[in-house]
Amino acid sequence: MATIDDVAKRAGVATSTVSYVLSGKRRISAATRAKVQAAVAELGYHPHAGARALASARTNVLALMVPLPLTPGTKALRPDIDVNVLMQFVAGIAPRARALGYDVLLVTDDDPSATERVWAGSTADAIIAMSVQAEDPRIEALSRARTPAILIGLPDDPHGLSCVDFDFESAGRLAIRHLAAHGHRRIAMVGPPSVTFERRMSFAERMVRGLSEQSAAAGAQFSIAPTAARRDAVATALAPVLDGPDRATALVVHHEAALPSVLDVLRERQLRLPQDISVIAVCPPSIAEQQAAPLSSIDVPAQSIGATAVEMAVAALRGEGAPETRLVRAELTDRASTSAPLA
Amino acid sequence: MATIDDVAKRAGVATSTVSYVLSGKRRISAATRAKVQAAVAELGYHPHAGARALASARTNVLALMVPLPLTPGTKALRPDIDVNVLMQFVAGIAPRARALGYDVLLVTDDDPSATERVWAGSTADAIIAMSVQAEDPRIEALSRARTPAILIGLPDDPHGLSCVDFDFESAGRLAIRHLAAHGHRRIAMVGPPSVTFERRMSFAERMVRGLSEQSAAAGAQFSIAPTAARRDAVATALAPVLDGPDRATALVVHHEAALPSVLDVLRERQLRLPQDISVIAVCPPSIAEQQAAPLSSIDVPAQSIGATAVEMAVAALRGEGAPETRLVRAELTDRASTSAPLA
DNA sequence: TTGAAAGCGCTAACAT
DNA sequence: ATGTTAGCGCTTTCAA
Repeated sequence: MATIDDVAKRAGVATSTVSYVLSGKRRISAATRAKVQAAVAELGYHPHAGARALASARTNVLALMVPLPLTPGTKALRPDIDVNVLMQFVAGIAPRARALGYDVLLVTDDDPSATERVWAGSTADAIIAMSVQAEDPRIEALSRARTPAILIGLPDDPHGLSCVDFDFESAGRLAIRHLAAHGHRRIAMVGPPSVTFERRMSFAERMVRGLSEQSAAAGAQFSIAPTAARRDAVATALAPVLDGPDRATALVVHHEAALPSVLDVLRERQLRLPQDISVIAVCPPSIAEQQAAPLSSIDVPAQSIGATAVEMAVAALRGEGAPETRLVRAELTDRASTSAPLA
Repeated sequence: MATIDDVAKRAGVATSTVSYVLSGKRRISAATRAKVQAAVAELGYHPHAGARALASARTNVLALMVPLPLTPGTKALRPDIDVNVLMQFVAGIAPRARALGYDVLLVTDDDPSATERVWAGSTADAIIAMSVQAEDPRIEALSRARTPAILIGLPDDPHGLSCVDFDFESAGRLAIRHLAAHGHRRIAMVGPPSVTFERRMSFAERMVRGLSEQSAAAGAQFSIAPTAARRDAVATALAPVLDGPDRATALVVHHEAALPSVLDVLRERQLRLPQDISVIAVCPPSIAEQQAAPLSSIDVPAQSIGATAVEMAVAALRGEGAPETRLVRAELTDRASTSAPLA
């Protein structure tokens, strides 16, 4: 492989000149720059990432800590994690990182020590952590890091770290306000399985808080149906909510993987949307679009949140901006799966 | 940060001794090893990844090239790519890589030049490319690379590179054999949208080949219904297949994102599974399990294929094994969504 | 506007 | 069984 010295020799300039042409950190005459660029092109030169990292103390890598739902060969199962949703964030993160000159390192160890491995080994310039829990053991480790860290999620105590996330609490309030305005007084959330709450996943808690507080304010009865995604589990979880005279007249579904099953169960029960029951989905737009019926939804702009996380990380690396928490406000798109209740 | 020299000083040994203790490339007495390990622990030492890469010419990083379906700010839309399926592979790749001592670099540029950036810059030791097309511009670039490359998929010409994938062709044959044995003579595939075929995605072509050749052999009539995942698109695509006296009596669905819509359309048409119509899904098991109905399926073992890709990459790095193509044989799990046709 | 040279932290000969 | 040391390829002072 060609080295920077090869380029320098070929262009007839000093090594440092090549470096400066490449980094733009020095004014270089047009003539010299042209010679260097020609040599670079002719040799197909690409700087050695490791050498650059060693000399400059910068890797141009962003570490992305993403727990996976099932990690083969490990005891750590995380059925509380939805890959499909995670990927929506990644789809926002990776391209933005690239655009800003960073590569993305995927770290799937669900383990505070992985954090240390990454920053202490100068493996990445900054860390973005996903699937944050209200009390997340990784946060303390990240707050120690020499490296900026951004959390996607909102823990009880961010330990001074920056956070970005969707404002699930306001989303919950918004959903209830919308339904209450239509006259609904018995509302249920179809939510992730109880393990998600046991893990104290940040998004789930905030959603419930928004829903229940606003329900109280609106004088509406509110209940939660946590469930796995499988069709039979959903049917079972929905039974208490949909049976009896006090059955819910509206559902807020905050469980993207369960959406197909929910719609199927409703259909089987001959409940038409929105005449017989109102439904609001809370999920990334691309997931809402894949459903069997058009759904009124509160879009979780996962991609743009991911991109924002990258921007915050890069800003921190530039020494710009203090630690902050950014919550993206919720908006509701009415797609006719909500209306006034029958009774 | 502590350096290897700090550790050496603290342990009272030479720098190289520390290096050898860490790498295990030399016999070290138990006493010395203990001293070094103590010093490492006390200082919280982690080797500098860049320095190590520079000195050893190895990064311990695997690059994963994954085109994303929509890359914000780019013209390159790839609606032919299903993130959910991609992630199943990643879920197999990342943990296996970690177990073998590698980190995973996510490269989402859908661009042959990204390939060069990665290997020419000594950014990764090996490259795994996903979403391979029959004629993929990345392959030629990869075959030039100084770095081993593994393709997940099977192009027309692998240019000497190793490939791993599910044997979609045998999956197609298996599906038809199963259905034909039940007496079906009119079978349709519900497949990815036509853009997927225009892209000549490797998996789609092989699937169709298996299905159509075996249909011919079995004397069955075979048709293809390519469709987007959205409910209305699926309904439209299924119409010609399900209407009329010559309608298909069995469907092979090879389009994971469309599965919910397909099941919904069938239900709306009052077609019961399996009495009125047989259905076989071809998808990763975790996706089959999320559907509204239990489906007979041919499981695409995406995770294990991902893990295999990693193992092949690492083997290549060790100089073991020649380039090869590994196709994982298909098996069918009968979950009672198939039976004999009515007529 | 450009050059020369001293490291960055590690590995792997080459010694002993 | 351990120590010494010359690079690996780059960035960045310090000089000119």
